[in-house]
Amino acid sequence: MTPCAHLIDDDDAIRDSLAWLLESCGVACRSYPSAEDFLAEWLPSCTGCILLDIRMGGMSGPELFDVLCERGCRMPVIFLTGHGDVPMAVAALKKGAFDFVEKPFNDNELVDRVVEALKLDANQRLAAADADSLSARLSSLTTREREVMELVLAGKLNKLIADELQISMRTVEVHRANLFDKMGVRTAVELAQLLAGKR
Amino acid sequence: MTPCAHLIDDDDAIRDSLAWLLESCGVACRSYPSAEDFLAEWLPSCTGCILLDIRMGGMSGPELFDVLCERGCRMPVIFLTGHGDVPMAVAALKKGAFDFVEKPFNDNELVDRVVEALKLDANQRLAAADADSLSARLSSLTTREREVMELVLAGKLNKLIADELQISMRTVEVHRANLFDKMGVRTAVELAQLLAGKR
DNA sequence: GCGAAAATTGTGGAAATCCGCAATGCGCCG
DNA sequence: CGGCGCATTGCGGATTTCCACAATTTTCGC
Repeated sequence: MTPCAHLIDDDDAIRDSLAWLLESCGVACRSYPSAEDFLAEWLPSCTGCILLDIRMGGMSGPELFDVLCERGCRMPVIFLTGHGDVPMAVAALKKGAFDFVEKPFNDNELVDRVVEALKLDANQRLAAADADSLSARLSSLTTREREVMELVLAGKLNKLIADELQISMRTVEVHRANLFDKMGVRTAVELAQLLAGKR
Repeated sequence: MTPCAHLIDDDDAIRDSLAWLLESCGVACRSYPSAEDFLAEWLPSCTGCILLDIRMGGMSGPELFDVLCERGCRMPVIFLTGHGDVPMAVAALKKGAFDFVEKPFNDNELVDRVVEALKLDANQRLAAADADSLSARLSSLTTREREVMELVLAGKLNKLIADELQISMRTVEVHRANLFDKMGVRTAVELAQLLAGKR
């Protein structure tokens, strides 16, 4: 799944002209004649953005959007519609849609939005990768190591930690060193920054 | 300026009925017949949320919204409109409007949204107060103290910091202690967490 | 039951931190 | 000029951290 715009619309002509427009601007595309077709191919690892028609035979655009959100799809979604109304647009945007565009649209503006969406997706993926590696490191920690980490992050001295966990200071030192190692960090300050906001 | 809903609409009847509805639900209100009237009274310290009509004589709702954004107003804005179109709604929400509701609206839903907006505003104010006190403490720091702080946050040992700043270790220790004191923290870890994300 | 991983503890020394006490030099403001 | 805030430094001791070397106990799955 290389990064590309996923075009979902039951009107062949629109899909084709949209694909032509985007590809002429250097944006790779994949077309799907229905929401179901897209869902069948979709994987969490899919990259890019989605251009989604509102009204389609079978599952509607908003319905597909809801399903994708539930399944953890983080691709930016640009709704395209010829018959959208205000409540629909408001609902879509509040649920996190990237944009909501009425047909007929301005070609240049749409291409710009698609490019922005692709950029956003790329950034989100980088952030997600970081988050994944972080939680991977976190889950490699032992229960004890995690407990020690909590207290370290609370700014407590090893002596106090030993006291609270009812273990010797030496043990705390060992756990501390091990968890620093696993988390890829050299000081408590780095650890605090690594987990800033998280946890 | 006690927390309240600020109603801005050039239609007296709508303002009055809206005020009646909200106050009957325990939400204090203030009414303004025009954007200009509101602007004349507005202060950055204003609390609450804004119910803003789109089409008004003089400055329009979106125009007022833009001005308020520029001036740093953080009150949630709920747009109310009888003649809104999709692009207008999309633009408003993308600029950060809290909601965009078409007239006629459902009374209960609107009240709910207003209550949510007021809650959001209260939370934002708490966060802003924290941020203010933080930046106040930060600006009470000496140049040297700030420099030392940066290096402490970089996880460096006093010895290294002394080296980089070309001063003695003892001096670093003094600055470190002073800045911890000013920032109201007891350990480097607490400092790192306090500034998590910031700076 | 056996073996690996995890948890635990000790000893001891080098290095770093934390702090009170004391003092000097500099620049600015009234 | 005198006081004040800031930066600077030294000394010395109590406390803590960091680690290498070494070892015992617990836990848990096959």
